[in-house]
Amino acid sequence: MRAPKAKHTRLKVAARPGAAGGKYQRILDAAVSVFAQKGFHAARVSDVADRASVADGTIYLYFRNKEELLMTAISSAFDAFMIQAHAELDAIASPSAKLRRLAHLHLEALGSNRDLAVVFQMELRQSARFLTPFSHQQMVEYFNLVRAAIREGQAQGVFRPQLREKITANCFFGALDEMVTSWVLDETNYQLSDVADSVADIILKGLET
Amino acid sequence: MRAPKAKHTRLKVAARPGAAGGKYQRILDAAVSVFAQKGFHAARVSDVADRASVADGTIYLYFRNKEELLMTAISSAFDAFMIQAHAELDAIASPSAKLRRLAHLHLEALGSNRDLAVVFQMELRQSARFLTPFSHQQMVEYFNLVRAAIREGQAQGVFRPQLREKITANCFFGALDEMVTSWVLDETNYQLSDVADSVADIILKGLET
Amino acid sequence: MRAPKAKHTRLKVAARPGAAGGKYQRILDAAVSVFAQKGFHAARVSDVADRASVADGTIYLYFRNKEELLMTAISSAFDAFMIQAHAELDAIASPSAKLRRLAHLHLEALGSNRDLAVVFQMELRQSARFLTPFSHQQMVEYFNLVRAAIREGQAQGVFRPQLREKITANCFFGALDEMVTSWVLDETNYQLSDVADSVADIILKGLET
Amino acid sequence: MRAPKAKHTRLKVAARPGAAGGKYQRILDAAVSVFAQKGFHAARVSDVADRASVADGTIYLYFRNKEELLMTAISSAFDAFMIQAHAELDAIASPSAKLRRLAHLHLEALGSNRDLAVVFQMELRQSARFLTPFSHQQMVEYFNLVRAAIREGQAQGVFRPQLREKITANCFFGALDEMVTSWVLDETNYQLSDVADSVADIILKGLET
DNA sequence: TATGAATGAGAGTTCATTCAT
DNA sequence: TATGAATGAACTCTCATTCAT
Repeated sequence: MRAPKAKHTRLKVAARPGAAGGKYQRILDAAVSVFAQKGFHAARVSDVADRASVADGTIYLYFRNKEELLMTAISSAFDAFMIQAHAELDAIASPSAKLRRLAHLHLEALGSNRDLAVVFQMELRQSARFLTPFSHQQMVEYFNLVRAAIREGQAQGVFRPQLREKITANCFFGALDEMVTSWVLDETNYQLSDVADSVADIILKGLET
Repeated sequence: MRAPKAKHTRLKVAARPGAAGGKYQRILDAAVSVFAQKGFHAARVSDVADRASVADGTIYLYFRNKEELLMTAISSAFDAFMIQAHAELDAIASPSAKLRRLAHLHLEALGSNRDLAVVFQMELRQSARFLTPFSHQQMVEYFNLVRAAIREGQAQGVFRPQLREKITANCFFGALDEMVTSWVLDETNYQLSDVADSVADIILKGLET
Repeated sequence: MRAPKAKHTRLKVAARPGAAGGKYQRILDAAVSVFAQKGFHAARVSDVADRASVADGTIYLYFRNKEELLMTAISSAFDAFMIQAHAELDAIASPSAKLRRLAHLHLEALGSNRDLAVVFQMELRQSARFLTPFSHQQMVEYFNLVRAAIREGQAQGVFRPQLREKITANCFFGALDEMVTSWVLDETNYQLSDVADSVADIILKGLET
Repeated sequence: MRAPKAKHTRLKVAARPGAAGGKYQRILDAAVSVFAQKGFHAARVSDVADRASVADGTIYLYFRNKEELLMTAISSAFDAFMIQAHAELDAIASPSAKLRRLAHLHLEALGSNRDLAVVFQMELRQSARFLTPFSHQQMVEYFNLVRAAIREGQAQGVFRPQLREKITANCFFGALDEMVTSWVLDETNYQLSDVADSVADIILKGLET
């Protein structure tokens, strides 16, 4: 969760997302929904405003510009996910179990909010390269979680020692990411998290000694 | 390579890419280069025209609009890749060897043309959803190659029978795709194809009985 | 000093500038300062509010709109000047001495408040034409002072009889006005009133018989 | 006269004002007329486009932005004036006669084009301070003409030696400038240049030994 | 075939002003 | 009196696309 930032140009509004009659959150939700439907570029700020039932100008009390709206939507969802992921994984000892759990969390998080998933899968990469350096840090944090589990597994002798950490993490993430993309583009609305174990089975077996 | 197709409006130019002093190909190359650098949306048609040393209007003799320029650039590269992939894989008997070879081809193709890789990784997903239905068929063709190999492997008893074809293919593709994305975003310009075996090792081991 | 006038809408605030914790005057001072720095059009009402340490809305308790803020700032300074000018000139008998004294007053008034001078020189003309008919009356009053002195001088035979009153007054005012403009645009912060005698020397000699 | 500048963003159009079916000049004339009527800030670019009978976008082929439109309009008129002024004054020997002629030229130039005069009198000062540093050089050039004449006059002993050049030039310019402002704000459309001699009489007498 | 000047729809953003508290 | 969050009209500028040459 990110609060609206202090005035740079002139963000006048109280710093707490919860304040202001929930307008902040309403705008964020509307943004995800509209961006998912039309894509970031095709979406107009006034579309978001309409969906959030606020005036166009109100959006600029909370967000510096259209891009920040996107980045904040992505970031806050990511933050929430990372908090949960950290908490859950900390409670798990086995590296394999950790990765399997992460697969579930990943697919549950996006599988439970299709709009958000669409925005993540469709807009995140562009952001990474062309928009304000998206808190790339958050992506790194996710990967660090994976890499730590891989290292642990190798240290415990359950994962093959010759695995290269970064490549391995990419395989893990890439496989899950593609499951989400595939789901997002699919007409049939199957339960995304149902495939978590299948993916985990393949990847984890690929890592084992 | 795809020649510009005559659709509703009937393009005024001969459909021979080779003709016209190579303008068609020059425009396509310029498009990839410019789209890679600035992103599809930020790139202006006139940027492409400048890079290709043609007039703005000339682009519209060969392409219906900016979007078709992107789609054609992607498609023609994809076609070239698929022709090579089909040819090479047909000559390989072992399903494992086929997938390993495909991994190499995939990473070699994109690793040898960074601009193209950037466009693929950054713009393809958007296209899939928001632009003129990108020849999704091509993607399906790629996946069919993978799925056929998986089926063969299962038939031969070298891949586990309980693997679900689509999920497995997603893991394979997703892992490679993420390697490319990772490489594209990375500053250091390492040899992308060097990681093909590492990825193949993980995924193939994950599939084996 | 002018209190905010009750016009159509009836301003809700007591018309006593001195009341309200000096907010009225603080806003006026802030306005001059902000308008001088950024120009009337580029200045935002909220800039003035910030500088005056009041809320944006508070300004509208005292002034009908942004324009009235400008006009009032100019008018009240003008009024103060005219009161002083009338008082001082009344005590002077010689037409020449009157004009010389007026030159001093003019340059002292603006030379002692650079922000005010900037606003006068930069915004007054626009106001005259495009904004709510600026109390053009005040300008006329100034000119009347000059024209009266000219007439007296002619009556007394010290100024040439063929001088046309309006043209002559324009020369007098224009010369002084240009001195101020020149000073305002000048980097070096010389004492504006120091040039009063030089200007008076030239113009008065130009008028003498 | 200034030709449209080479592309910075993307000024595509031929560099000669005369080219392009006179669009360049038409836009410039329209700008002067519209700015005079509504003032620079209140005027919309589309007003200018309408008056010039071109599309909004066409204006941006010739001018970087609205401000450059104003500056170019002012500059090109100024340039034309300065060329004439230089030529005429060079042919005059007497310093007094030079200044008198300059007064005529000044008032004739603006008196013959009311719209231009309005723009000069109402917008030039603002430009000087708040807009892209208006070729202040041009103003300096005008003043240099005046100052040179003053120096000559002093050297020849016809102007008082103790006159300070800059102040004197300000008086001369200020007097004329105020005549123009007065004329611009006046309802009656008298012949502006008719007052040139009256002004010259006053100022020149003020300078004489 | 090729050009590039011209078009004009379109959208992000600002900010004067209001009004519920 | 005072506040400042909210409003929404307004406007500049961009750029894909066209078409006369």
